[in-house]
Amino acid sequence: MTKTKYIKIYEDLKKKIEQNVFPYQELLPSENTLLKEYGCSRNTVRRAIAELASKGYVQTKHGQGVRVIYQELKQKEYMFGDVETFKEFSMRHNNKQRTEVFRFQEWTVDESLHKITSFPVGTDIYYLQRVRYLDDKPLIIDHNYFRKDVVQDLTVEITEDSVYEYMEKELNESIVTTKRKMTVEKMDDLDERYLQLNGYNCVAVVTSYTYNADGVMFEYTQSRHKPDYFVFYDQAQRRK
Amino acid sequence: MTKTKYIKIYEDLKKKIEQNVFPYQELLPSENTLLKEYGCSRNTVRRAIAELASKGYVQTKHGQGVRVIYQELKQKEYMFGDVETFKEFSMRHNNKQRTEVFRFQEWTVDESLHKITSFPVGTDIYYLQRVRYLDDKPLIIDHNYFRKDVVQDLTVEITEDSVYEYMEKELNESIVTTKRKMTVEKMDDLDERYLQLNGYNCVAVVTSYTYNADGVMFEYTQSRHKPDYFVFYDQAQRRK
DNA sequence: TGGTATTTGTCCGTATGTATC
DNA sequence: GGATACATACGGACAAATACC
Repeated sequence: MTKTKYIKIYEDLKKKIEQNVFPYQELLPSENTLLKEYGCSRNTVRRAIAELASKGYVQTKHGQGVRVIYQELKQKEYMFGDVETFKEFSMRHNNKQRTEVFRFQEWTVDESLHKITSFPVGTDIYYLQRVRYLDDKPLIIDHNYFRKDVVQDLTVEITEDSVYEYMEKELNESIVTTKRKMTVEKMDDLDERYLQLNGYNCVAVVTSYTYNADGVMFEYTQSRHKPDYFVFYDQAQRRK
Repeated sequence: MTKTKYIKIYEDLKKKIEQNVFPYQELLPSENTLLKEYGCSRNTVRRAIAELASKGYVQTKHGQGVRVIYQELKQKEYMFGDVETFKEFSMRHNNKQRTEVFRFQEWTVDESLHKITSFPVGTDIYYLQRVRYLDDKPLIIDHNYFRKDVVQDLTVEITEDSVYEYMEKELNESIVTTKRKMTVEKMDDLDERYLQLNGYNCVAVVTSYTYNADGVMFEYTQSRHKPDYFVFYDQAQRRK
């Protein structure tokens, strides 16, 4: 479990940017300087820098240098950006977290369910409805659909804790890629009953399709967020 | 303006995946096979594959291969993912597009405006309010703040067309990085008046901070979207 | 079960091109 | 024009995970 060189360099540079060793809008030391400092090849430095750029920390300019564009955010709380479990998220922020499972069923995918989840017709699945509380506030209603052949022997106890943790630690399954879609929908009865919507008549909906290491889509989930606590961050480069 | 080798390979593989030459859940030919086919080095093939992976087309697995996880989406319309102008977006989808500018002002940033935009106090800016129509439906209300020293000599005519096009073609300025934040907010008077909200009492809000090639943040924008037409796509890898 | 081949991951060094200063 | 800096591309070496026999 030793970290790779370019990840260590990436993390070191990231830390120095966050600590203002390399201030906002200044240039980083040149690649040639850095490779001497870190005692590595040019490629390795460049990989670290590419990682920083993809996360919105720096911006490179041909012939000029690498400019820091990181600015401290005022509001880092409730940031759902990475592929991260609800449990990991709440622990990272020292929040108290609780999950209430109020539906746990086993289904077989039919034509209409196939249209929604894109699981093949005939697939055996678990269907869950869960409410996620952060510091005793109900924030999210999850509608989870898991393939039974991948996420085996699920129990209510597991789903009250963390399904991903169970998959990774017990089943030795790995979660790799998630494709997400964000939309806004009118609230339904469940949203109204469980989330405290304070006057909002809609919710933020994150629909996700998740793949394991074998390329099997094992999860379809619709997460319905309390709108006044939902934030999603993103960072993009303009293609030329 | 010749394309680089790895981009050409990326686009070729992408096309073949979309056309089912390499079907869903199958493995791509190995890197060694591909580098012979394309007559290039291993690094170049790997860069193309990394590009595909970052866009959610494939997923690599150590020792096994590169698996296709691309699936045709049902609904590609109204997909706001890349850094793209409203004009580019509508042209790419053959939609009729129109922008109505109903406020055009020149301001100097004070303390309270600094808190919102994070422009330095004293910066001279343009402030615009615009409604964006797609096929005669009002979809978005934009509140744009542009630095006057970067986006020079803005006119109403330009803002009715495309500010980015003006910057790139006339000012020879380049747009590079955008940091975005998505939230849901209660509608305000403008939203209610201009967007047809059909019963929704809130809008999807995209707040963006945009940088030019010199690393100067020249734009702060709040785009307030009609909720039933708003979709945002995203793709993420779980970090180990 | 075990050994070998295959495949991807990391890292290095070098050469050349191109944009900026 | 020359120096500096990033961008692309090549080729090679070794490690690690997987597949196969």
